[in-house]
Amino acid sequence: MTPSQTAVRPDDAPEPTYTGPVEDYLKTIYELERATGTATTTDIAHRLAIAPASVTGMVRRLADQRLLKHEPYRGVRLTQAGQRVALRTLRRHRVIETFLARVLGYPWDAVHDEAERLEHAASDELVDRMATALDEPTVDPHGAPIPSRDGTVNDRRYASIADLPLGQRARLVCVSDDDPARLRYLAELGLTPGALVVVLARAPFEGPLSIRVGDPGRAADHAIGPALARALLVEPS
Amino acid sequence: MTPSQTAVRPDDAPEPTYTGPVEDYLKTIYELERATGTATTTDIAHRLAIAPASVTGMVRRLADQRLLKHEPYRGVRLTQAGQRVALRTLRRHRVIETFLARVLGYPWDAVHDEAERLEHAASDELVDRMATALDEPTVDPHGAPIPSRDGTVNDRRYASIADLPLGQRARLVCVSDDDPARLRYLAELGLTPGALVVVLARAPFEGPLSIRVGDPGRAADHAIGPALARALLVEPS
DNA sequence: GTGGCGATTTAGCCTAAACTAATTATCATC
DNA sequence: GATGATAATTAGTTTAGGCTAAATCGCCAC
Repeated sequence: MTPSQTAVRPDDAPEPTYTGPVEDYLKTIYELERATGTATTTDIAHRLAIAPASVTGMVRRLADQRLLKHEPYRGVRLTQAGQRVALRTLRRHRVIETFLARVLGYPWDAVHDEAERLEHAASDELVDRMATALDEPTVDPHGAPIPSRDGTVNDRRYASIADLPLGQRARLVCVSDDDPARLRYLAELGLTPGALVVVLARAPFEGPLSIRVGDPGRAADHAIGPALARALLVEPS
Repeated sequence: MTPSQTAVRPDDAPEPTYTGPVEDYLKTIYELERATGTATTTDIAHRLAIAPASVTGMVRRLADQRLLKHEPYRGVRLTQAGQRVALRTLRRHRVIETFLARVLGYPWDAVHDEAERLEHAASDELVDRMATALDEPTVDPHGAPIPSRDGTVNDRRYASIADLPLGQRARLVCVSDDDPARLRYLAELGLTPGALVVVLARAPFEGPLSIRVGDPGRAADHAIGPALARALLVEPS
């Protein structure tokens, strides 16, 4: 296990199964916690398109099951057990996405929704077989890291293209996967994981970025808005 | 459409989605109806491992949605709409089973349980992509016919090996898929769809059958009980 | 025809997970 | 330190789909 990994597997009890909603909550909380430190009721509600009051109710049930700690009016923190379930769900989701894209020819903007439903029905056995068939992939079609069978994940943090110094060459690592239309747009621009990008110019006051996409010789220039820019993670190269 | 097919597709409205339990009821009722003419409360309850009273409740809801007709104390009959949903679910189940076995190397005794969960989460799009990847299979790993995209199915009826005249050569067409242990046992005996079988002798009073399995030269003789025999469908050849 | 028994339905209850409306806590600002 | 604005929680309701216990139906045997 390299330093940039998080281990989440203390004991190995038979690991109960959880309902779809429970897995969705834990997955979402995990992602929010990773992005912003703690997950708040409203954030969770917003992500899951659910009323805040419903979130409070579910959070209480999850706390009863020791999957998270809840400090009323403050926020929520996954326990080890909760993280374990979240990572397992995330692994399922991302392995399934990768399988749909690579084996069944799904376009990358369609894999998310299908995986969102399948992840709650697929057994670990199935997901592991898919992973084997794919030669143990480490990232999904959007570049997000796939947790391993034993619950470790590459949690390295990348800068967004919005923060990249002018002229710095970088590789696109990861794009957010939740909006099909945005994904189609990104594909049109050649902005898929692995693409070479350079920021040519940045307009002041949260204006658009002018960027060059693609390997030398076949590069194209585009302007992208700041919101989109923040959703593109890069690694300088 | 050949004479031995049943069409079930009058109009083409957007076809709502149904919950897992609803699909399971309709699928089960379809199979019971096909096997015995009508489906009774207790039969349904037994197949789904649910209390009879719960079945009555669900049957009322399904009748409200015009998916079936219920004659109280008598039994239940699917409507066209109900059959359509049942056949779509059956198609999903069987395509998924076939995919798991052929693409992911699942043993044939394990595909049923996995498909049972996935069939409620998979979209028609996914199932159709699987079917395409498999070159439009017409039977699942147990030999059961796969309904086509447009809702037609080969509903030809086969005799069971229990009814085969002594000495009559036949091909095994279909085995029941619900008991993994039985499936493992059948595989050991070479009793998989397509196998050549002959009944050598039949003990009286519902006794065991003596059968020969396999192509000439590599055939083996076995004795099978009458209950098992009734679960093996054959086509004389 | 009447009894009885198994099959079926009714009645009433439970849980998970959602909702709305009303209440309460936190925090930034004055 | 008081005051709103915003966020969060409580209270009460809803729906789907289960359950048990009790009542009722259908039918076969006498």
